[in-house]
Amino acid sequence: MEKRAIANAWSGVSNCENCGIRHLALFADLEHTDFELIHKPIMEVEKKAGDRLYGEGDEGQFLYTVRSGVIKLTQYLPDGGQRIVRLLRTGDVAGLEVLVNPTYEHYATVLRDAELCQIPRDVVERLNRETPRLHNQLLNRWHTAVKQADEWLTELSTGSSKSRVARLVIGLSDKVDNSCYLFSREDLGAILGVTTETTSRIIAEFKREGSLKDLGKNHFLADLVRLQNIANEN
Amino acid sequence: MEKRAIANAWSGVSNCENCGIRHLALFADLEHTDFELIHKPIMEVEKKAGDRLYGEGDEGQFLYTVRSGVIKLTQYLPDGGQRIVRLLRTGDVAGLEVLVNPTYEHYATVLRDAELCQIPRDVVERLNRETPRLHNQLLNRWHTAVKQADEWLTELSTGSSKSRVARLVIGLSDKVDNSCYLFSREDLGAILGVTTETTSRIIAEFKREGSLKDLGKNHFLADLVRLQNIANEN
DNA sequence: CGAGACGTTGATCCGATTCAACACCCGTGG
DNA sequence: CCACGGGTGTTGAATCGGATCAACGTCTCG
Repeated sequence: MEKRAIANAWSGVSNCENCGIRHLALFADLEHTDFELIHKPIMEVEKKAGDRLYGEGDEGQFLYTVRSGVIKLTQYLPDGGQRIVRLLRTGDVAGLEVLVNPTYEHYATVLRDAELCQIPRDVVERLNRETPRLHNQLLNRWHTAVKQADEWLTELSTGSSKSRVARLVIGLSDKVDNSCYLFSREDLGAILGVTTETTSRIIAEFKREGSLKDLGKNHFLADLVRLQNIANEN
Repeated sequence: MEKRAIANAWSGVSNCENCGIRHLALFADLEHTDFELIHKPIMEVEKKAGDRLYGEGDEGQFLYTVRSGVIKLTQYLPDGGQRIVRLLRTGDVAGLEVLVNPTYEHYATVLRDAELCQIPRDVVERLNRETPRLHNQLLNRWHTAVKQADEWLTELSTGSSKSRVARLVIGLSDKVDNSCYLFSREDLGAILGVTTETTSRIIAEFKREGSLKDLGKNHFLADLVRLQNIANEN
């Protein structure tokens, strides 16, 4: 057993049953016997910021659960503009659509260095067919995706740029220590549907008026009360 | 049998197994024995434009499949503004979230006179537990919801108002006869995140330049080629 | 017929885009 | 070691598009 675990670690093959974040993961509810249905390797992969997981239209061989880091899902417009439609963080799943369709529906790009579990589609399909304990998790994942999409529409695509930036900063803030790692102005703009200049101006303004305090390298201390006021007005 | 069907028709209780739109509906894949698991009545209900199905936060007792008509799902913002986040049409399901959460997450309002099947949550939960044939349909529904949400973000919330209105009109057009029933300018605005005046101006402009031809009562003939050009620019 | 809802249009104002310039950081190579 | 160049963030000035406020036309229904 010990040997096998070590061998797996070396080869990058995961031991899902003992996964450290299993309570957050797709396989949270599986029982011992369910894991015996997995007959293809689940790989742990590490990706650097800027790496691409897959592109829109690619054949969907894998689902990815995010162990750490941040992934952005992007779609392109006829005129070439791009829009980030969702962010995935610890516990989220990228590529759920391959259980329904043969191809991916977004570009998935690493936004902050990430560790992922790469799960062959077959494995999820088989588990989904043979054990009911995966279903609820799948429904949950879809639900959170829809919920995030709806929130982005109402909170990040409605109102003035200023309040939208404020809402985004609040959403990216750690509510315990009020700190906040932002992304590049370009990515923030692609989330909000505004230009990078506008984003830059607003964040610079937040810094000047003290709503954000620079902690270095896109790391800020956020005055959530003040930001909430800005988020609500206009 | 015949008698029972008639009795059901009178009482509004549905006979799902023989439903005319079953191929589109949630129960499309169910088999004869599955239907015996249904021990609570599924009601057919008719609603008029303006009627409300449920509100955000209401306890979710029912799911609704749309047989005909159009339902809008709305969310409200802190500042009181509202945004329509999705439209449901024949075959779509309202209230899926009650399989995951106790309460509804939107206001569901009838936009065009609708016929609906009102399905008790228990029924869907039980079927979902006891027959695998409902799972795929449920995953499919979630998938279409996410897909529509993503499209709204990229197509209806990005770019100039003019191209967004054009994209919306195209999306609402019947591709067979190029005709198109629009909603009130206010609702169109709430879909696009612009004011009713802007919407009105743009549609009036489309009429003047011939991209839309009035067929009476918010019914138009759409020049899809011209509209597609407008949708792509800017 | 009159009231109210809805659509249209005009004039003005404000906010976001655009285009441009510049500051800054960091890694590379002379 | 510093000079250089590219990427990123910031800022300014001019422009444009959509919001706003207000008025009016049209339709429907009581």
